[in-house]
Amino acid sequence: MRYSRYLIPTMKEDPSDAVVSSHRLMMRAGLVRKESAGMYVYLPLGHKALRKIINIVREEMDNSGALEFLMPELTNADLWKESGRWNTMGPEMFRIKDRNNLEYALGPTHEEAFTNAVRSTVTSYKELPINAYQINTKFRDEIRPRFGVIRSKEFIMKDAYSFDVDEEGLDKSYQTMRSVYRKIFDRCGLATIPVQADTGNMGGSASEEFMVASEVGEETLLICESCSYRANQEKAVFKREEKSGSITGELEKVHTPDVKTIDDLVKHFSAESSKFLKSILYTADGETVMAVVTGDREINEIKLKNHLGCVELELASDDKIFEATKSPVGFAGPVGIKNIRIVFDLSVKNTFDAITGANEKDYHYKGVNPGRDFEIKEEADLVTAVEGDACPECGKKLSATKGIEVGHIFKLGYKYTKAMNFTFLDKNGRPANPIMGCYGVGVTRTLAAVIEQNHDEKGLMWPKEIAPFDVHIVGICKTEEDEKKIAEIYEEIKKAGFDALYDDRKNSPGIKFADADLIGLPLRITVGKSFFDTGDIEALDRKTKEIKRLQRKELVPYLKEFFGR
RNA sequence: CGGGGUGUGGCGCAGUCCGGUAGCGCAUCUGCCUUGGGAGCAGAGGGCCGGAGGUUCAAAUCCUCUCGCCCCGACCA
Repeated sequence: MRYSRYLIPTMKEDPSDAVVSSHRLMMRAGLVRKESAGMYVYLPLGHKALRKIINIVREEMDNSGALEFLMPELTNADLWKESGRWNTMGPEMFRIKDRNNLEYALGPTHEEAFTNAVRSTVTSYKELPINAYQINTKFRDEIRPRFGVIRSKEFIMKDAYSFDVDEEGLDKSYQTMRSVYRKIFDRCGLATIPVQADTGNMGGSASEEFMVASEVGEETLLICESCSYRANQEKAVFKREEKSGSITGELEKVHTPDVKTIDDLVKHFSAESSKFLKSILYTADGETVMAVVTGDREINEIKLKNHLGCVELELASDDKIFEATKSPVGFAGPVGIKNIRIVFDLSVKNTFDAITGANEKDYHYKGVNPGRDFEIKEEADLVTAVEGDACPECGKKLSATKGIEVGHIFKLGYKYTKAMNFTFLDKNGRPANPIMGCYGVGVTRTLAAVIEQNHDEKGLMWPKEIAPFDVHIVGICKTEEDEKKIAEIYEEIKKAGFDALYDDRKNSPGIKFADADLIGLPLRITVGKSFFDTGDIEALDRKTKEIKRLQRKELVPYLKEFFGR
């Protein structure tokens, strides 16, 4: 492709609204343009790179035996009502009505649609397993789109759904996808960290996310330095310290005016924060619930939500708190509370002589002991693991890293096939529900993550497999005649099967080099002064900055070697 | 949705406090010149200053309302 005939609107300066490197560089290198918040136009160069990623995903999926579908983006509300998610998906699902007032959702995910499609076509165990996928646009009304295409309202995702006859089959499908995902990200030139994850509102059991370590990542990962434990902070568990102690004091009510937060309490009682029991009231699907954790810990609302099995979980209003504890906010505690459900974190039972709210304005109890002063009827892991906690598997310290989630695989189980009554006839001629798995790759986000991981101060550094072009030819010459000679080399490279971007513009060399650095194709071929003097063509490896001087006949063999083709 | 910021040619910004003919750099177009790291000279085009209303002889500037966008927090590939 001749540069002069292509469209690459590079920018010399950073756009003012881009804060992360990938977003900045995608704008500057002319890959995308912002249309509006969370919506991006892919310009030819960006689209070409995106297509390469899509092709890799498609190839690997097809190789694994998965079947490609193309689903409607407008999904009928009835489908969502059937699974029960019309009410649970929440405001991030775009809902629209047609002229007849029929309701639809703009597909944010396609479990229902695929379950429906497969149920209407599969009737026998002989047709299973099936892994159905598509590469298509997803719509999500994000609370806050940001970081360019990393979090946008509209994005391209590869989503796959496996249907197996039994758990063993699902396990196989899941493991296959696991290795397919590794291959996909490998080929994209991305180093990913697989971590254990929460399943969110998709439902299901085992779940793994593929993370790209990055400063701008929105996820926090906890990684064990000595064993292989890696988990999303949402999900991470940790080994509890064995605490021993004994009950020394009697339960005593203490006057504590205006002492409400854990910080206040630490000062007031001059005791460590772990001595306190933090009691937080929530409204879970309308029911008031108290969660009790030690004062040194943060409640993990995802864990709490999963434990309670509720759909909506929010902090209880002041009214609800007063109703349950007969005191204003800040003085809640488990002692003497009978009317509501109380869930205790696993560490609570190991506290001795703790301090808690007395369910009375301006009063706390000290010398509170579980078992004696309140009963632990229900306990669960309710707190967020943090850096420095003990690994649940080997006991060594966990460290924290930020990451971008580019892929997510999980075992869904029977949630959708049961809710939507999808049955097949098994070997014995009996109806049974298939068991599902679900596997997503954020395709557009992968592009951003690749850039996040492969750039320098001058611009992009494309991994070979997904670079929009293989080589960038910079031609520098004065006469028409010389231009023809450069064009010959361009033709030769094309004929040899390499996709070249030939900068034939009549600009100064400085501009061409700067644009070549910014666009960042893997190899830059300069044909200029040295070529006309001595026949030397210069090949620069964008990543290593290594320069090779080649005679014309050496050029194509070098390209073959460089690209391994 | 809460908190903070910002809207002025394609891009980056100044001008707003203190009202008085809309500016700078880059980019674009024409001509000359130049060609190994964002050249030079001469000329040209392009903006109802986010929108609506108000105050005023006069509004980018002051007032009211509104919309967009960005950042920090609660959702997710």
